[in-house]
Parts: sequence; structure tokens; C-alpha cells
Amino acid sequence: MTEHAPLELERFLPYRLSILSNRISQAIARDYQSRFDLSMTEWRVMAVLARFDSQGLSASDVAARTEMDKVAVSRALARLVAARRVARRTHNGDKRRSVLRLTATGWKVHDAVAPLARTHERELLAMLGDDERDALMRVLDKLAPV
Amino acid sequence: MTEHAPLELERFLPYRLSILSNRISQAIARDYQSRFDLSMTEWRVMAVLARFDSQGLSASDVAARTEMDKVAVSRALARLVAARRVARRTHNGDKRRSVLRLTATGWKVHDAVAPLARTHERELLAMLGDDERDALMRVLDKLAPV
DNA sequence: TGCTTGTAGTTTCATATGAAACTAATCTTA
DNA sequence: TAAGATTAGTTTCATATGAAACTACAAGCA
Repeated sequence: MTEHAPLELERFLPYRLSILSNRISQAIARDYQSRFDLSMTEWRVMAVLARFDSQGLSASDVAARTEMDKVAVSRALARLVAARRVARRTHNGDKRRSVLRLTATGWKVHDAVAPLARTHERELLAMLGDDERDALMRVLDKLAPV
Repeated sequence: MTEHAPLELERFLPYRLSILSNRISQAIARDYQSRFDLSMTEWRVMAVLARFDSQGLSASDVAARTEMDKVAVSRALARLVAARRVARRTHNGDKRRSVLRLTATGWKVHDAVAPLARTHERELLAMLGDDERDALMRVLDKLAPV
């Protein structure tokens, strides 16, 4: 008789991680989308621009910081600029580079979304014990260091 | 002075989980793709068909077991059937339902891919300590119960 | 029976995504 | 300093995805 040793998908780590991550991301994305007409990628761009505001980031700085590819960043920025949430200027002395800042409107959105994001995270972490939370953070540090 | 409290994306749990999951899935997907012309969704369908082989699953059984939506399953099956990796018959007594089985070819692919999948998982887990591994599994059980 | 409602699966359509080609500007070096 | 190589960013093209419409069949019920 032949032995096929099928995989138990529901215990397979990569599968479970992808289920978990998709559930969380989609729940959050739906929320941002419906409340602010803001996609996950747009929010990530805004979060980075907010955090490094003083530095006048370029699109490729944003791509590096968000781990998104430059096409995704370019498209997110196109929408954010059209919505006047981000101002795009040209770099002094390097006309290829853009210099990106949140506008006042952009900051308003940011200041509404950021607490919402924190709440989502808190709700997740509340389901875990302290020890599990710590272990999870260590796991993330080891498997996907920043 | 205004306080904007920007989010530190690189410490934000949903973001980190999505980075980790995408990295792992993409690495594995690239591997299956290049070696077997098999997408991640196709592999998941095959894994479920292998596991519940005796039960003559239908497409919606597969959708339920894989947590994929029925459109994705339908398309994966179309490709798998075209490649003669899966045989599709019609259910006796309910002509809407399909009855799906791996073909001999399908089993060959399965038997090559399954150990590969296990290896990927082992390599991941090898980066963690026993305690971290246990905690990770508990976290997954709590946050994304099967 | 025949009508309504429900279910399995596929197709359509609109959007998302990424690789590669492209444009424009800058840098390198002979 | 002019040609070739690099870099920033956009566009194109091919594929992936999901919601909703659609087709075919089945079940419930008058």
C-alpha cells in the first residue's frame, strides 16, 4: 500500500500565518476604507510621512520604510495627492526626487486614523496573555527583523 | 504645539504580521511555481483533496476547508483539471455538485510538494526556541482558531 | 405538478498587483 | 564634457482577486 502523507493544512504554519494576517488586515482595511476612503497602502504611506515628517521623504524613502514596492507607492501617492492629503514638491537640486509632506487635511486624517489603528492592535493583544505577547514579539523579531 | 502621535509602523502588530506572512508565502510560492508550475491556491486545493481523498469532496467543501472563496477555488480547479492533476466527476444524484479526486499525476505532484512544504516549515521553526514555538502556536490558536 | 426559494459552480466586471519598459534627470569616467 | 551607466518615478501589460450577476439544478410547498 502506498503512503501519501498528506499535509494538515490547518496546522501548517505558513498557512495559518497567512489566514491570520489576512483576517486582521482585511478587517482593518475595511474599516479605514469605509470611514476615510483610505486603502491600507495609502495609510501606510501616510503613517510613514507623519512619522518622518521633518525629513521631507521622497517616494523611494517611503517605499523603503513601508516595504512596499515603488509601483505601489507611486499609485498610493497619486491618490493621496489627488485627495490633497499629501503635498508633492520637487527636490531642490535633484529634479527626479519628490519631497512629500502631509497637508493639513492629511494630518487631520492621520490624527483620526492613528488612534483607530492603535485600538485595533490593543484588541488583538488583549486576547493574549503577557507571556504570549512577549513571545510573539520575539518571534516577529527573529523571523521578520525590521 | 500640536501632538500628532504618529504610529511606529515597524512595531505595529498587524503590519509586522503582514510583512512576515507575505515574505514566507512569497518565498514558498515562488518555489512551487518554478518547480511545478503550481500556485499557492492550487497547492492548497491539492493538499485538501489529498487529505480528504476518501470523501469525494466538492468544490464548496474545498472552499470551506481552505478558507478560500468559491471563485478562487473554481479557478484553481479549472487549472488543475486542465493539467490533469485533478479529476472532476458529477455527483450521483446531485448534478450541481462536483466530485473531486487527485489523479495519479496529481498524487505524484502532491508527493513531491508535501515534503517540500514540510521542509519550509521546519526551516522556519528551527529559527525559534521551543518555548517560542509553543507560544506561537498558542497565539495562532487564540487569534485564528481553525 | 408547477412555482418559489435556495445552492453549486462559473463568468463577468471592476480593481489590485508586480514585472518590465519607459522617461527624465543625475552621476561617472574616459 | 559627451557617452554610457544609474537612479527616481510613472506607465504599460499581463495576471490575480473578489463582488455580483448568471446558469443549472434541487428542494420546499401550494
